[in-house]
Amino acid sequence: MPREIAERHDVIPMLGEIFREHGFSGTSLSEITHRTGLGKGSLYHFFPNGKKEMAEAVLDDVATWFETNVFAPLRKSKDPELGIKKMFEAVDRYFYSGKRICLVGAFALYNTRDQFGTKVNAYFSSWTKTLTAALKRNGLGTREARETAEDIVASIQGALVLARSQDDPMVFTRALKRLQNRAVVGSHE
Amino acid sequence: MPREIAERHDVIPMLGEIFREHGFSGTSLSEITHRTGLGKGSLYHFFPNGKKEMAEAVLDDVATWFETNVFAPLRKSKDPELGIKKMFEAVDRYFYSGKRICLVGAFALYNTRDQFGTKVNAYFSSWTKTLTAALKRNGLGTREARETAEDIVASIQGALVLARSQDDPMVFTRALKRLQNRAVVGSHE
DNA sequence: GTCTATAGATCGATAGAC
DNA sequence: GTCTATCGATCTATAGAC
Repeated sequence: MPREIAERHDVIPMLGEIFREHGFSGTSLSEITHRTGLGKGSLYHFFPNGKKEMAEAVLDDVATWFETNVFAPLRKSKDPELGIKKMFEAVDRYFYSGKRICLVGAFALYNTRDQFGTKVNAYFSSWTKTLTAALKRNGLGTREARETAEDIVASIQGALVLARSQDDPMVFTRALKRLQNRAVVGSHE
Repeated sequence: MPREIAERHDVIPMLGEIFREHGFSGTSLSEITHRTGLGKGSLYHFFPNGKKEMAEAVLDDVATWFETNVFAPLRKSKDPELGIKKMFEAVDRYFYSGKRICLVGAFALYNTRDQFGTKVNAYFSSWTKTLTAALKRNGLGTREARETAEDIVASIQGALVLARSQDDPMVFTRALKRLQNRAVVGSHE
């Protein structure tokens, strides 16, 4: 039966939000202890390698979420168009309709790309590859499917940046709608 | 006549590269002293408010570059299509064909958005507004011009993220070419 | 203007009691 | 498992000689 006290697993989402706010090097252990309510002793008990291991746990958690809610529907939906629709719905949900940034995308910039290179690379290559396959099953040619997938994944990232720069989540919502139209219309050419 | 010793103005580009590598909070003064060869005394002489003033100087420098090399051609070219072409050339040059990140975009994420909010917002709103105007002069309707401009600016940011996540600058180059085609083709509809 | 020396705070991480 | 106390390193910023 689940215990009341926090387990390692329960802390990870909160760690994710903290890293999203301050970045990796901008996040201090004191901030983490304050926000989680856990002392350093507990934190180092859960994550013996400290801050780096906490960030890796968050990235793994993100990867699992996308595998379940984004990649699996793209792969398993019999109608590829339905899979793509589910992808856009999951993306909109995950990024709180533009109010939440993509931690993996943010980690791709700066130094953090090198510190977490494998996980950062895997996240984006899984996404583009899975989406490419879905677009091909929906009738697009190899090259067009690959290009469209790259466009969509990149545009989602860029829309998050732009929305946050303007402090206007609607920028993201609008972009997502246009991308979805393009993905579906493109498949009917 | 120009002096041999570094002036404030000469340090700024190097500061920009350091911030691009480590981010704002990840950049330490000791890294700056090593890379610039200047002691803390000199640095605080040029930038009395320390690291924050250095970052602001870099953002102002970026704004000036884009005003001259991106926004002015978009505004002043008699043929709007030529202005757009010049924009894409300048963007490709500025981001070293995908090997350099956008510091303003990176600052839009995390906390730094709030610390440098005005400059971050101004950079992107200038860009989208100027590009929107050029697209309208090229025959697009108000709404379509605005949406296309937003798409292009966001996609450039996203392509930089994606390219870096894959450690493959060609992702950026390909995206830029597709965007340019879209911008020009779109104007002939 | 440029340097060294150093203040004072905070960093990540560890030790050890309970 | 969770806490407090604390280590040594590093941080930003300042002071003051030259």
